[in-house]
Formats: sequence, C-alpha cells, structure tokens
Amino acid sequence: MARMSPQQRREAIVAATVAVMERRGIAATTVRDVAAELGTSSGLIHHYVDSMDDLLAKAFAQAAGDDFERTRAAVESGADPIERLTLFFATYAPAEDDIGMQLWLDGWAEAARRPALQKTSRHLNVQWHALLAGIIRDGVAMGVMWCDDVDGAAWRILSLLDGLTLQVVAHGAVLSMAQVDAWSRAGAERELGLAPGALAGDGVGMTRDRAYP
Amino acid sequence: MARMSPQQRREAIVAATVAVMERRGIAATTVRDVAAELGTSSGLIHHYVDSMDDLLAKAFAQAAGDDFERTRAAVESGADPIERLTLFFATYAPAEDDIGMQLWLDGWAEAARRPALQKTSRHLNVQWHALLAGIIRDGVAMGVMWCDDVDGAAWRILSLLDGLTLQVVAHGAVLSMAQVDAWSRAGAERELGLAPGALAGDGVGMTRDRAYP
DNA sequence: AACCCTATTGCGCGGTTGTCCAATAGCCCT
DNA sequence: AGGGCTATTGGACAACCGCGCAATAGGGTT
Repeated sequence: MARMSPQQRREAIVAATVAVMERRGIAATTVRDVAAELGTSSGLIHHYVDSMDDLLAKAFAQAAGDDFERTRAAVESGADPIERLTLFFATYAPAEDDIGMQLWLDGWAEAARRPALQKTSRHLNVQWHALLAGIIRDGVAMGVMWCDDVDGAAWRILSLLDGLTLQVVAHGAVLSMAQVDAWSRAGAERELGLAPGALAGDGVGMTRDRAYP
Repeated sequence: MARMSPQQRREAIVAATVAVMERRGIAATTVRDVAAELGTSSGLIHHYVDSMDDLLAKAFAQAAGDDFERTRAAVESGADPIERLTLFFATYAPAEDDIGMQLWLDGWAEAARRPALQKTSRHLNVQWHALLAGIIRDGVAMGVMWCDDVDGAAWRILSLLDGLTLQVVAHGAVLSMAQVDAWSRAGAERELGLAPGALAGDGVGMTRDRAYP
C-alpha cells in the first residue's frame, strides 16, 4: 500500500473502523476486518493504535461526534427557538437512517462493559441534552414556550426520540420513520405547551409569523 | 453430573444461559460459560441445542418473556385503568434494576444481526404495546383518561420509558432511577390528560376516591 | 546517488471460540 | 441380574482472535 503520513494514516484507520463498525457491529469488529477495509496488513493497525479497545472507542467518538456536530450546526442556523427546535428534529431523524442509529444502540449496549466507550457515550449524551435544554430555556425566556422543568423536559424529549428510533432500528417494520418523526414532535409540542403542528416542517426559511398556504 | 430427564435438562440449560447472559452480556456468552454455570461438560449443551445462536435466542425469549408476564399479572390485578397504569409503572421500573434492562439493551443491539432474536424481541415489544394500549383504551372509554390517538400514545409512553431507562443503564450517574420513574409517570399523565401525581405510588390498595393523608 | 528513517509487510504466537465425536456411565425394562 | 437405550463426558479440531516482531520497501534529506 502507498506510504502515507502518520496523520493521514491515523484518520484513514479511524474512518475504516467506523465503516466496519456500522456494517458488523462494534463487538464484532476485528483488526483484520479494518485492515481489509483499507487494503493494508493487520500489523499496520497496531503500529498506530495501542489496543483494539482504544480503536473502537476512538472510532465511536468520531462517528457519534460527527452526528452531534451536524445537528448542532443546523440548530445554530435557526433564527428563533421554535425554528431551532424544528431544525433539531429535522436533522436528527433523517441522519439516523438505519445505520447511524444502530451504532448508537451498539454503543449503549457496549458502554456497560467498555469504560472508555462509556465515557464518550455519556459525554456526547450530556451535550445532546445541553443543546436541547438551551433551546427550551431560550424559548421559555422569550415567552414562546412554556415549561416548569427545563432539564426534565429536555431529557424526556430526547429519551422519547431515542426510544422511538430504537423501535425502528431494532424491530424494523413495527414503526415507520415517519411515525417516529411525527410522534416525537407531537410529544415535544405537548411538553412545551405548543399548538399541534407548531414544530412541523424542515425548519428551512421558517418564520414565526409565516402564513400557512 | 446427575442424569436428568431431557425436559429438566433443557430447562436447566436455558436457565443457566440466562444467568450467564445477565452477567457477561449476550454477545460474550460462550458454551463453556454455560456448561460451567451448571457444572457439566460443554459437549452436553450441543446434545440438546442445535447451535449457540438458537440457545441465545431461547434464553433471551425466556428472560424477556418472564419480565413481561410479571408486569402483565400485576396489571391485571388492578381494579380500574388508573390503578392498572400505576401498577404498570410500579412493576416495570424496579425490575429493570440494572441487570434486567442491560439484557434488553443487548437484545435490541443484537436484534439487527440475529434474525431469531429479532423475531422474539419484536413480538415481545408488540405485546408490551398491546398491554399498555388496552389500559388506555379502557380509561378513555370509562372517561377517566383523554386521548385522541391511543396507539400513538402507548408507543410514546413506552418509548419514553425505554429511552429514559436506557440513560440509566448505559450511562450510570447521569440520571437516577427515581427521576426516570417520576418523569415517565409525568409524561404519561400529560399524554393522557391526567392531573400531576395521578399515577404516583405503587398502586397497591389504591382507589380512585381515596383521600390523600 | 547514497543514506537513513520509518511506514508497511507477512507471519507466528498463545489463547479462545463453536462444533463434533468416540467412549463412558447411569437408569429403566424385562 | 442383566442388557439396551441414552444422558454425559472430555478432548480433538479448525477457525478465529489480539498482539508482537523481524524483514522489507518507500521517500525525503544530504
């Protein structure tokens, strides 16, 4: 294989590990699989990585962190809390097509047995909660949302979304992605005292006083 | 080891597999672990079981089915829908101490890659939904609950419970079990138009017109 | 062009896995 | 009491795992 700079090779290894993890699952990902994914020898992996556990933790942090950053960037582009919350749902749902959420599910299950992985998983989840709680706090302060317990509401909305998505990923045809999307938005509307449909749409070009056609 | 009847031995093997699965996780459970658990040789396992996948699927079905039956029995002892729903929360939460819910988490993650396991997981989950939806339907018919979309509400309440419990199992100290219990009941109260605190308590000896001390 | 540093290779090691099988031993029936 | 059915044993087998190491090869520097 072509000789790469250590920095490039490191990134390539992590990227290949993510790809294999998404296909085979975290626990079933092996050094030889990763090596085959990027067409090199297995020995090369250990030249850059201390242990397999480290590699799996790094790869999970990379994939999960990317998911979060994408949603965070989208949310920050929203003009007001309602639009930001709508963007939150719009970017969360479609990304977790099938494969992305499966990785989260694996991560949660493995977290109890791999300390390094649990640490990143917990940290990411707290960030998701903080992002959502920030939107709600702004909305309450601006008088467009109503909620006694912001932190609790954020955890409930997030957990509802996770729980519903879990059904789709783990059980396939029982629930559809469209239902998950609609029901999680409906749950948030109820939680925050919003009118039904207040969080509908993709959030793009949305304004609070826009007339519905 | 003492010679057993095939029926007894089969049950002993499944029970031992459940015990090992709860301790080590589904994916990490080996034939030798199960054999050691019940003090026999590893060869004996394959005399009763076609493959390891089959055994894991059977054991998961047993453990998960027991969980469901326990809650179902408790719910059926309730006098009215409010009491039955309270019993639902009371028996769901404490059972999933740590170890029981970890098994569900493992099962969900493995479901995507083990067809036999996915089938039982999906079937069980539909039963959980049906149990909850039945309670809500009765409550709406009797005029003690208010809900437009019974099936959707049942999925939301169930998924909220799963999602919150997941946080505790996977991430430890981020959320407490008491918060999960309180928040999931609060979510259900909001979802069904009940007064805050309407679903509090353990449901034992509860009556609708009981005066609070 | 010669050289040195290091990215990369290919294989071997010890250990663990699921699966299988001949040999053994315990229980029931006659 | 003896014989047959089968539950049970314990190890062999091939495949796979993470990991380490001597040998090789490629590219920037002098």
